[in-house]
Amino acid sequence: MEKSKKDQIYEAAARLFRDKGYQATSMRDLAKEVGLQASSLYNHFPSKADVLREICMNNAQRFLAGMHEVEAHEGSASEKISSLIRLHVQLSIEDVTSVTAFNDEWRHLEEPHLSAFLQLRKNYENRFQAIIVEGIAAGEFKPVNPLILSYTLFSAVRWLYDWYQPGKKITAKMLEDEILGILMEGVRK
Amino acid sequence: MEKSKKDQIYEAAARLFRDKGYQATSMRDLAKEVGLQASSLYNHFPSKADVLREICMNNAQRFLAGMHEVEAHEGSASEKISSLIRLHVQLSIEDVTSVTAFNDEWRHLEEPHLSAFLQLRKNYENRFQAIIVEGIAAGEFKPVNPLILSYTLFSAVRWLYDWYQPGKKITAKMLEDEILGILMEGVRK
DNA sequence: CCTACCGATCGGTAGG
DNA sequence: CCTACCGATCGGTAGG
Repeated sequence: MEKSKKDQIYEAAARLFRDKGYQATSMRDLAKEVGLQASSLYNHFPSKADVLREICMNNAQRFLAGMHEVEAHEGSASEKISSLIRLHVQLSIEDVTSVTAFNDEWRHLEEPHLSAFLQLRKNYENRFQAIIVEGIAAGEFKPVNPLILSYTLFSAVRWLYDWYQPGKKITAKMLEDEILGILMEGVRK
Repeated sequence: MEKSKKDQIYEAAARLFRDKGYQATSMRDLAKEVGLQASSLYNHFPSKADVLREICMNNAQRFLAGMHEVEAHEGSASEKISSLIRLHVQLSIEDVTSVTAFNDEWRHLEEPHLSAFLQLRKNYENRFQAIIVEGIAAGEFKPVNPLILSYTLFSAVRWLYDWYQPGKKITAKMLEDEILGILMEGVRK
């Protein structure tokens, strides 16, 4: 099954947005990447803003789907948080679109899409923080500030997207385990 | 002592670059911010690229100066790493230019300045990682991968710049202590 | 420091 | 899906 031209554009856009940023990526850059003229892109997407919007909204849904799955499983709060950190690591190194959406380029969304995106994101954060609160109440976690902890965990994996080289010596599994160890157990011996 | 017009431009640029990104900030935006015409900016900076370059280079030097101070003090590796994490937190919440430089906008530097910046950054990272190696050898830290740990620590504070509201209930000191606790001792009770 | 203006490039459209 | 083209905006310059 071939990838549709629309999918090719979508993926090339995510790559360019990650590497150069949304504003620095022109429709002519994007067209060249997929072997079209700039004007032909408009047969697949109504506007440049729409390409970004699709990437951001799809990925907000992906994170929320991951959250839904974690919530559905029985497990302690620390098992749930561990699964979510693994989710963030995996998406960061496997899927370039997730990074575009979650990190920086969502800033360039226009209203009303910006508000819609932020609402999905807020929902994800709230559910993440609820698990932290649950873990503290159960005596699994130290009594940290749930807001600070959640943002620290989200950011802690933000360097992966421009550092991790797939197929290198470090496997995704090793990376997940190492990062999980640092965040859950700390650095001090 | 008044701030010079050049300093005003420099600071307004850092704020705009952080909020909208380098590419999305026009010289006309920047001019309006400081009450000038766009063409008048060129009496203070030779180009838009030069404004970014000054911000990035100054801040690379600031991080290296912080590193130098930490290295000069006697202390265990974990004291040094703690001081450096505090440095990152402080710069993130106190100085908008540091964020522009360290996080994302340095990507828009042009050669040969991009290479020069990356070299300073690499030097900082190497010295940071050397302290981690020293801490592991001394039995202070768990035997983690120094590269992974260093990047995890750098990123862990990257959310602060668009979240922290000075004068809010949470003081800078509380924030530093909380983040240090999470990273050094871990979350699990 | 301003007015006036430049060539280049942008996102996007018309028409086929 | 292409050619041809649009108005707007960009970084930057000339001249005073």
